[in-house]
Amino acid sequence: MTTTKDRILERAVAIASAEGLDGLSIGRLADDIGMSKAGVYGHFGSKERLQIETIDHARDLFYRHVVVPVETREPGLARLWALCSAYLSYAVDSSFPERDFFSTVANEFDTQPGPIRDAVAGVIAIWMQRIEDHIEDAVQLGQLGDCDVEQLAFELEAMMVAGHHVYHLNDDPAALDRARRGILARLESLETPGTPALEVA
Amino acid sequence: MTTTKDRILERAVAIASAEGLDGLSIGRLADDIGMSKAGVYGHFGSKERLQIETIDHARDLFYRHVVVPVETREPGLARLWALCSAYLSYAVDSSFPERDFFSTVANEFDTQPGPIRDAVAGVIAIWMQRIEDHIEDAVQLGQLGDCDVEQLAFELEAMMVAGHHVYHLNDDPAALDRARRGILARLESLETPGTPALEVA
DNA sequence: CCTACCGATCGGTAGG
DNA sequence: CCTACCGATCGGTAGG
Repeated sequence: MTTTKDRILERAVAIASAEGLDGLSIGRLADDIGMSKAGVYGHFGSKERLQIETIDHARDLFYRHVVVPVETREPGLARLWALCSAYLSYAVDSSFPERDFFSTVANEFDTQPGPIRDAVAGVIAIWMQRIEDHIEDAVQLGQLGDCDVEQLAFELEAMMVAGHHVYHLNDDPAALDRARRGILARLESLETPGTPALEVA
Repeated sequence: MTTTKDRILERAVAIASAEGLDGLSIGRLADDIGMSKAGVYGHFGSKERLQIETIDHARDLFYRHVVVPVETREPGLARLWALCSAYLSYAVDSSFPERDFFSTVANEFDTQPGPIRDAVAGVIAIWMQRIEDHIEDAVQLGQLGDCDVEQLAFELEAMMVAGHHVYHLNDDPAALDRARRGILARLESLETPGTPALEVA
């Protein structure tokens, strides 16, 4: 059952994905949904609560659309690569309303300390931890040679984020392929001989 | 001689670096400088012109503070590495008011097509071209093996941008070192045997 | 969940 | 370069 609050948060994620969490005004959100401002406001009690709950909702959608589907892949290198690749494909799939949410919001608030930045940083920290876990699995399974796990996770994330960013900035999907190639090359440089080749999906 | 307009643009760059070009309001800018709103407004004629001229001013400062000083280094690999390293050090040097400007503004407008995004994308395109030129110089000089120049430039830029971004998001300067190490490793993986080692400044 | 309102601020204009 | 203003919109509140 879809509650009114769910409907509000769905629109909130869509608006914030396009225009940022500051561009998300209560009045405009109310108009979009066909409610009064005070009606929307009452569900949250402050703009900041609306922003925090919008972040939580976007995180749930992100996990449902990107993180969870990849869990069907065998653990280790294949799953790590599938996750990176899924994240990049995600940027061009318009059926996911939150597809630009974290690219937009993480950058919007990275230089603005406060509860919003902390909430976004928390979501991304958990995402980075998952990438590190996948890397560690791959090392344990003998698919990747010994490596600095945090360093590798940083480099993979850098190419994922830059893929999305440059794709938007120049309206050029080639940026996503560059990111994919960069990630693949980096993983292959660490691959143990005999590991099955990664599929370029 | 410093004109009034220069003083306005200096403050505009500082404000936009911290809060984005949308957070840059004419009223607040006027207050900061001790002028009337209409006085500031008259220098530009529209908010959009103010934004565009602020971008141009930030670009001029960026070149003066990062790009030009590196030109004293010998061309090729050393200069390329010096440029990447200078860009990363720049993020923590508070004497440069524009140090966060392009990290902030490029991300703010990447999903918002229009003249502002185009202006920012133009500055970054020229920056990327310069990196590609340095890579080509290094190849010509026999310091780097044959490589896909655009791909390598993308990967270097990805780590530079992610270095700034993660540094801000987590208040953690280690991100800048990660970026530096990632870039250095990538360059060394392509280095021709016999090329003098790069200094980790 | 609504109407009706508050003070503050926005970009922009008139007139000097 | 100023004062004084415009209509629109902001987050938030009162009262129902």
